[in-house]
Amino acid sequence: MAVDASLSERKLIILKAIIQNYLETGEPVGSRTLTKYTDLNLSSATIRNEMADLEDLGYIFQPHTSAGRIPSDKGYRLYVDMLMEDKEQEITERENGLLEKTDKVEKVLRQAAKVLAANTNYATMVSSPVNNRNTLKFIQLSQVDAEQIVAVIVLGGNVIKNKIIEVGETLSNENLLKLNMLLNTTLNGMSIDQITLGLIARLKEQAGIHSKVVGHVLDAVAEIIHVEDDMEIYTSGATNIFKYPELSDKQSAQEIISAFEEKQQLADLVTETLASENNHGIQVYIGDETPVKTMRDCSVVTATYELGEGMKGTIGIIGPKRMDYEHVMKTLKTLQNELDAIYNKDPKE
Amino acid sequence: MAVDASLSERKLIILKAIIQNYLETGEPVGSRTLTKYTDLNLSSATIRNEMADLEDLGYIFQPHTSAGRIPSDKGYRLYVDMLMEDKEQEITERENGLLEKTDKVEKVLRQAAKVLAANTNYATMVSSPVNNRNTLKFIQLSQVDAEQIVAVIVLGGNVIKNKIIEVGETLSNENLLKLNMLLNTTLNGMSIDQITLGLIARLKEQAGIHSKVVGHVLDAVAEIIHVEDDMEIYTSGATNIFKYPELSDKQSAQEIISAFEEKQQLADLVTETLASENNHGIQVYIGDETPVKTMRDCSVVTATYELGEGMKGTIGIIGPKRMDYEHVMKTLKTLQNELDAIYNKDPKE
DNA sequence: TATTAGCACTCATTTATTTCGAGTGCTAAC
DNA sequence: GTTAGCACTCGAAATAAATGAGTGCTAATA
Repeated sequence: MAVDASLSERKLIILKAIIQNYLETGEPVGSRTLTKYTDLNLSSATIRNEMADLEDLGYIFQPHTSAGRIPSDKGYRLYVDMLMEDKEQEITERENGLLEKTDKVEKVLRQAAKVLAANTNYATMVSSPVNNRNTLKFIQLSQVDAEQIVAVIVLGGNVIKNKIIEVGETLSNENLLKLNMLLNTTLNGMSIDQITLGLIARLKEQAGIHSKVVGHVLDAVAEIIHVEDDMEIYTSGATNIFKYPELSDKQSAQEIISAFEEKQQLADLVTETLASENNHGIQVYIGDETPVKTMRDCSVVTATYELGEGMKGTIGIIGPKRMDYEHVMKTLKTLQNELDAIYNKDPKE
Repeated sequence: MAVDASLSERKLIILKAIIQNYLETGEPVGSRTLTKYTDLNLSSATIRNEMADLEDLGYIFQPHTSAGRIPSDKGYRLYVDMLMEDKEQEITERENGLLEKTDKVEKVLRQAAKVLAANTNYATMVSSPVNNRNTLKFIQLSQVDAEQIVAVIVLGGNVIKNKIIEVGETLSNENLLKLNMLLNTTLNGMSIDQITLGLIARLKEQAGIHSKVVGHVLDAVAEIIHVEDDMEIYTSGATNIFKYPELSDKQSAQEIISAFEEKQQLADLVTETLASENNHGIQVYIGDETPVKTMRDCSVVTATYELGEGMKGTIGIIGPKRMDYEHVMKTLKTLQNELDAIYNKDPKE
């Protein structure tokens, strides 16, 4: 992604100035403003010429004749990729240690979303880690009463799954014990995508289990392990979008907020993010680039965090295209590190 | 709550007409409209006189001079209490059987919220049942690895709680067994508000347990049992409020939707509802009557459902004051019955 | 006494008209 | 290559006028 050859040094400076100014004010920026805003001592007329060029190249455009210029998606892209300078530190002290360690992953994530929203003034989301090639740590069946068995499964990262299995008849204590033994000895430590239905079937055979009930229970267990629908998504600050006029007309607001309530779309976003990880785990989707159609008028910035044995989750913020990318990326990185750290991973970078 | 003596039969008819018309159109209704809308053959002038009286009595008011009349909160109240006629049936067939039984309570409730929203075009919420005087059905501690124990507790209604307890040292198998025995024999079948910290303390003594670790574990168990914060609230259709101009200016929309995202306020609402149950479990809060300040410009209608052994939850809808109370109450009743029925309770009424 | 026709008046809403100014593109001079 | 200067565009804001639904009151009517 080399910089367009037709972009002189000066054009870059001007483009950068336009974008920065626009990020600050939210108003189209005109040539006059730029003469003051930049160091290069040029008249507005000269700037105008340059701006005309930049417009031809597609980096900026006018919302209407006789208005100043606004960055296009392409302009933002260039900015994020090349022009933006990291503004280090500054928030770090305030932010470190905001998350308190607790065994309830859920709580930490909820809090993370909140912190993120409070720090950025955008809408945020945090997905619970998805047990991709997660390992099974412990499994146990217990008889609750005559007709119910509760299955408890602990995965790496201390994710706990459970389900009540209805059995027609009482399982003998002995059988239950055998089952538990069998399950733990064979499955323990395996990654859950190794535990296929086929494996279970073979297991049944090898163990010489013929009882219908037992078979049924085993099938149920296999099912529980694989149920993926427990990717939770925590959101916060969805209503922050009301702070940005370009997103807060009824139409847009409705759509975006719906997406935050239904969560399906956010889940898609997470999936996408996890699939195409790169760039230190930080991804920036500008406008049309986003995988979620509803957010065509927004920018979406996401990061991936890890907690324990290959479990990955996503944190992300959604805001107007003229968002403060530097601050957002910085904050995201900080939080990402904190999440990684809270469950003892090496911080990135 | 006897009807105001100064309200003649005719005034009631007119008031009812005003409200019904306003519910339909959302526009202030004038005297002219009413001459057509009602049976009584009166001129607009006469109606105007009556309207003036109704306004003096506080049942209606004008948003501004030279506009028609709008029902006041007091007006709505009278309407809901006395004027409204039940429009039976109609939706019932469509709605019955919308919920499919599954062991995941969570799924049913999520779905309930959705169904409700789809059927009413208002914002809806469903709270997970709160284990009030719920009983403990089963409890079990299992050693996950050297330093972790997982505690699983099944309550009546098959609510499962669990938590990982970190112990500094390994607990002997024997001890664990003893503990499980102890817990199950003593606590099983007890209602959870009987299980006080004091009880646990006495239990420790009686059992002659002196090990620090075991004590620690027991305390943790007591804590888990009592943690109440797992009242989940599922919402749907929050963005429906955009359909009602009187609620969809930025200010209001922002507030209401925030309440739906944060959920704390909804939780308060649930608590309140559960506390003051009456009226077949259906409650109508009009405007200022609502316990949640954010919804002063809305009406809130809630119902209580029961599922299993005294567990109660709340379903509710939030909409503009000019909501279709009849339809809403009917739908709520239907869903309430379905929820009751799905876990085998007798339908109300 | 209750009802009604009639009329003057009010006021939100809509539409049209004007003014204002930020910003542009272009040309000609430096 | 840069700049001063100027005519032009067009959104936004302000102002004005037109519309019309609805009212309250008074005087006539049944």
